[in-house]
Amino acid sequence: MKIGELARAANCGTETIRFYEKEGLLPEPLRTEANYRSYEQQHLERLRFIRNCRSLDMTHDEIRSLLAYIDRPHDNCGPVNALLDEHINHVNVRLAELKRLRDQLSTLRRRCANPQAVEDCGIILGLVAMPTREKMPSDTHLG
Amino acid sequence: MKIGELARAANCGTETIRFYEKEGLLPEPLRTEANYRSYEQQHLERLRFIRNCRSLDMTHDEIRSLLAYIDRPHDNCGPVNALLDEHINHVNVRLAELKRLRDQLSTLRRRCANPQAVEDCGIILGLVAMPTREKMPSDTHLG
DNA sequence: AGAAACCCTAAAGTGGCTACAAGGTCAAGC
DNA sequence: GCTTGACCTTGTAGCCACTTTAGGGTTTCT
Repeated sequence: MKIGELARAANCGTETIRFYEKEGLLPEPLRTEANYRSYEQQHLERLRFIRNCRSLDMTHDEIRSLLAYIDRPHDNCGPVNALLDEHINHVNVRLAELKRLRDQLSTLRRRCANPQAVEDCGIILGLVAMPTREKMPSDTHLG
Repeated sequence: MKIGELARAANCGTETIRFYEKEGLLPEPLRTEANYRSYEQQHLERLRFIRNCRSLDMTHDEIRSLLAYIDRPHDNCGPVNALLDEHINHVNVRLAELKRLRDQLSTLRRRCANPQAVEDCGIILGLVAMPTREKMPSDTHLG
């Protein structure tokens, strides 16, 4: 399988595949005489796994861990469960942040019912008068 | 006001201020004899505005637009309202994405009730068997 | 034979900072 | 007057997961 075929089979771009190789997520394949990458079925399975994890917004580090567990199939899967729990927690943290954000924005939006001069616009006035607090470092990689 | 005082007054770091200057969000202040930046009250107001917008997860481009409207205070604020509506939409799109994500992850998590061998782990098996679809470019900058 | 479609590497760009390196300035205390 | 430490300056590199661009080589179709 050449890189383009692999890309189509995994629904991603060829550049992404080369990037995963550089990142150490996908093992280097054999090369043809013309120096083209030549992939096996195993590569496709691994790449699909990676793309599935990415579609669940996992980081490369998280995926690297999961791949390492897969390569030790007789080990206990406790750490896999823990990793997923932690990732779900990341998502929940970000969800809470975004809900709060939406409420703030809705409240702000209501401050200007009908268009007027910018200097009297409730939205602008609201943004000016907001208490300026420090952004706290949140414990999620999703946002 | 020196840059450190300004930073404390706006709850941000001095590097962030210099970065905003380079980005064209904050106008260049006068300099002291020792080449120190010397800020006025106006700078503080503008910086607070910027930080408030950032705490609402607006992009620099969105903030640049808002600042331009502020500098034309007699114009109609319709575009301001439109910008906020669009931003709220970004947030709602991302919220929907994340909710779907959480559901997927919870479903996946339930596939492994009690720890076992990695090769039999429902989570790993679920990740392997997932349909691998293309990531669609989502219309939000929050994630 | 020529064109289109594919492949290669390496480097730079994205956004919004943060961190570091290597220096210059200033106020306080001894 | 001299040191200590806190502050200021510029410039550069790093973060993340790609995407884009530049500049070439190979294969396949017509």
